[in-house]
Amino acid sequence: MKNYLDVLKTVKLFKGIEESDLQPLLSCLRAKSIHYEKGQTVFSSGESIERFGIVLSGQVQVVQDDYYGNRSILGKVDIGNLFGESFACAEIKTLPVSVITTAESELLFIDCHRLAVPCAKACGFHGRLIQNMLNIVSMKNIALTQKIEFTSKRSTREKLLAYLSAEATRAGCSHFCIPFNRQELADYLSVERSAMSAELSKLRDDGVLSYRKNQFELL
Amino acid sequence: MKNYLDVLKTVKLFKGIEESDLQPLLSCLRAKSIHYEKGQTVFSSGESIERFGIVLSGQVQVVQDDYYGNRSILGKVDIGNLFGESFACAEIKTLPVSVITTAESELLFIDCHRLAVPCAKACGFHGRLIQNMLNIVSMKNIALTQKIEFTSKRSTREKLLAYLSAEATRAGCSHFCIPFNRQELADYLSVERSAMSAELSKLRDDGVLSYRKNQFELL
DNA sequence: ATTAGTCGGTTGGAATTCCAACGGAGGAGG
DNA sequence: CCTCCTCCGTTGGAATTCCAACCGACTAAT
Repeated sequence: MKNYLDVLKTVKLFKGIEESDLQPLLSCLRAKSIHYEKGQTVFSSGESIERFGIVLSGQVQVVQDDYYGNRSILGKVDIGNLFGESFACAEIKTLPVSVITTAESELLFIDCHRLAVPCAKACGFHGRLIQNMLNIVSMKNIALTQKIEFTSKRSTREKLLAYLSAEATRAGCSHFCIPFNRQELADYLSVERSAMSAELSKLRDDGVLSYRKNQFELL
Repeated sequence: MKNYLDVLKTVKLFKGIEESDLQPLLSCLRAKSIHYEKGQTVFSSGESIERFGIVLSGQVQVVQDDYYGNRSILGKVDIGNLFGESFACAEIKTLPVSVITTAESELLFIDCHRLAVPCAKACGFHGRLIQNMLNIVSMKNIALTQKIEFTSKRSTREKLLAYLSAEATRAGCSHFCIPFNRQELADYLSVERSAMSAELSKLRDDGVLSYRKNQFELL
């Protein structure tokens, strides 16, 4: 079996941990790697999970089935990324989503309690690990909150202005680039691409901003 | 100075910790309580924070000023609740929001690093504390994700169905109560109250659901 | 140079949502 | 019983958004 060291090095959860400490750490956590074929179910909605996963190879999808059985894809998780960590850490009794593999995959599972509770040997990396985990979940939290602030505005115009002014504030400058193309931005703000384009034009005509491609400037 | 034991008992961060252990725990964390008058600034946007707060008395508001200086209220934090924990745990360099008191308040501050890193004495509560914190942030995460799923639907009808079917799934029953009145539900889903009422009527006429007050049933 | 593909802006009519206003049901208090 | 008040459903016209389609600019490949 490959040990996937090259992948593990890029996992944010292990940031700041020496490469040589990774293997001892994983055994301290009793991490288990499991191989899946394409299309297998990793977590089933309804069950209770105590572990979260890390994608070492392949890809998984987080999906949700509504009351009528319609399945929608909530997100894809690529190599090096975590899945299920919120549900495991929140100690949810019934998982509201399922996780399935979209390709042959190698997945690493870690028990949340074992991560949160410092081990008896008080190994040095543990503190770092906890901090990393808090970091990851908190940053996701902030990103989600911000997205809600934008999308909860009434009109396309307001959504755009809320988003763009946040980007300007973050850049600390009235001139900045955004990490989306038009379609992606429209999806992110939950609006129509064409309507958004039209509104951008109007904002330009109104002298509120100027832009070219994904470079923007608030005036 | 009051010790606010009655408040501390209700704080989710301290869930599962014996009342008698609270004082030692707080000193282990080097928690500091500070008194504020009404209208004072607790955290200023732009600064970097390493501590989060707990409201022991009074109330604080989380506010955000956009690029043009318009201030909007993101939320109120009442007695027993945390504020700033996501920003502190995420080690954000520049705080995107400000926190101000809306009343004379007593606030307890805890250093995030001191919480995340097990103390040398390896005090027993520390593991519990970390788990509680992960729990709080993760649950917030799940709630935010779910809200986004609902509000990102195109139409009022779809938003309602997404929300209601999630509630039905959670209740494990087609018959359930919701924790909102109409105005609150409309705000939560980012739609117009009247338009939502109309859509509810239409859904009833279409035989999709039935309801009375905040009791619903999916058919 | 030609072709195909992607991306972004524009447009016009259909569909939806917003908004303000009204009215009825039900509860609280006198 | 009456009044006041809140909550919720309804309605109609104004405003906005959606949708499909089209066009031009640019890029990459042949």
